[in-house]
Formats: sequence, C-alpha cells, structure tokens
Amino acid sequence: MTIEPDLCKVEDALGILVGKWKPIILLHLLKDGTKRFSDLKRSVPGITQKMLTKQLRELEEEDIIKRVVYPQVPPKVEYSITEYGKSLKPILEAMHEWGTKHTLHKQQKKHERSS
Amino acid sequence: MTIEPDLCKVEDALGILVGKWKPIILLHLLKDGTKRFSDLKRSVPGITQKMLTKQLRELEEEDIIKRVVYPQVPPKVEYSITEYGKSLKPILEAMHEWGTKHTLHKQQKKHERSS
DNA sequence: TCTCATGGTATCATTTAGTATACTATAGCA
DNA sequence: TGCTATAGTATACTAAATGATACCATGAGA
Repeated sequence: MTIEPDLCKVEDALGILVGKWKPIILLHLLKDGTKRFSDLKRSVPGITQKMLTKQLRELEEEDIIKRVVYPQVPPKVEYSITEYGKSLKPILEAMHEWGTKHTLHKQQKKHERSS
Repeated sequence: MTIEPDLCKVEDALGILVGKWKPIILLHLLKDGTKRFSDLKRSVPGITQKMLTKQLRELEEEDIIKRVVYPQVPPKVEYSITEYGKSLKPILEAMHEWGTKHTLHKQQKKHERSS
C-alpha cells in the first residue's frame, strides 16, 4: 500500500496525538476506563494542572474523551474514552510496538559505536 | 491488548514523526524511493530550505533516511528511506486510515450541528 | 471559625518550533 | 567576465507550546 502524499490524512491523526502528555493520558484512560481529574494527575507525574486541563479539553473537543461533572462539593469530574476515541488504539499500538523495537535498535547502534 | 502506560514507548515513535513536515517527507520517499534535495523541496510546497534541511538531518540522525552526497558541481544529494525507516510504514498507514475516517466523523458532526 | 479537598482559572516567563531573508561555493557555459 | 544551478549555512525574527506560581469557590467537619 502506498499512501498518496497529496491525499495525506496522516496529519489529522498526528494532530490529535501530539502533545507532551496526550498519549500517556489516553493510555491510562484506555487501561482504566474512567478516571477522575485527580487520579489522572497522580497517574501522569510531572504534569501541571493547567496542562492536564488543556490536554483534556482538547481531547474532549475532538470527541476522543468524555467529561462528566457531578454537581458536588468538592467537585467530582470523570473522564473516559469515547467509542470513537477507542478507534485510536491501533495507532497507539503500532507506535508502541515500533517504539519497543526502536529501543533495541538504538541500543544496538550504541553498542556498534563503542566496539 | 493493553499498553502499560508506565512502559510506554509510544513517545519514541511519535517523536520521530512529529514536525510539520516529516510525515509528508517520509511519504514521498516511501513512494518514490530516492529523491534529490531539490525534488523534495518541489514535492513539499511551502517548506523552506532551512526546514527541509533540518527535518532531513533529524531523520538521518534516527537512521530513518540515508543521505548520499555526490562530489559534483553543482552539488547532488540523494535521500532515501532506510530499511529501518520502512518499518514506520504500519504507523503511517494506521494514521492515514484513521485520518480518513476522522474526516468523515468531522463532517458528520458538522452536519449534526447544522441540522 | 478555620481548614481541607477538588477541579479548576489567570498571569507571566521560558522553551521550542517554525518562518523570512540574505548569503556562500564552484564548475560549466555564453 | 558574468550568470546559472544545487545544496546548503547564518542571522534574526514570530508564534506556539509548555511551565511556574498564585488564586478561587464551597460544603463538610473539627
């Protein structure tokens, strides 16, 4: 299969996945189903509140995740992957698989250089 | 299949594909095999010389493409995908496929809103 | 009355990505 | 002698992404 560069839809998917935190957020939601804001924050070490909010809003905007607010105090907000969002799984898996191989490849190169 | 977020290698692949021009450059090289610098520049409308050089250097650094310089005047430099680079194809294809579906999804949403 | 937990916003600083434009080397050709 | 083609580099700039930090609302419980 050859993808016609001029009809390239690769960027569309890329645009959704790009961001320092989006993949890891999606992986957590894919794994655990539903998570609260604070759960996600704990699961993604190093992320700031602002960034987490921003990434979640962007994913929501794209229909990848769903946001449910419970009218309580203190607030409770739950995030989960939509059915549509689940369709990203093959891409994430392909990247994960490749990334795993790539780790080996890099190690081999390193070894070659030092020998 | 569930990808363990803590062992996530998704970023590795993402890092290589990200950049405003990398996917389109790779698609051209995958399609046409070998291209000269100026061919690529023509194939990727809007890209500046500096950006093209930068993207190519980064891809070369990752062993995704190969750069061959012919000692001529005027210079001739050929770029091609490495075998290793070809291993990215499944990712590009998965993204392309998803992107194509996503276009439809967006159109449906648009239609829903306007009806 | 004070404090805590949750899920945010607001403001500003810094870092990274991308753009625009000018410049370079040199063999071959008119 | 001056022009062209190729594959760049150098410098300066703008824009976008990310980070750090402070702040806010409010019901429950001590």
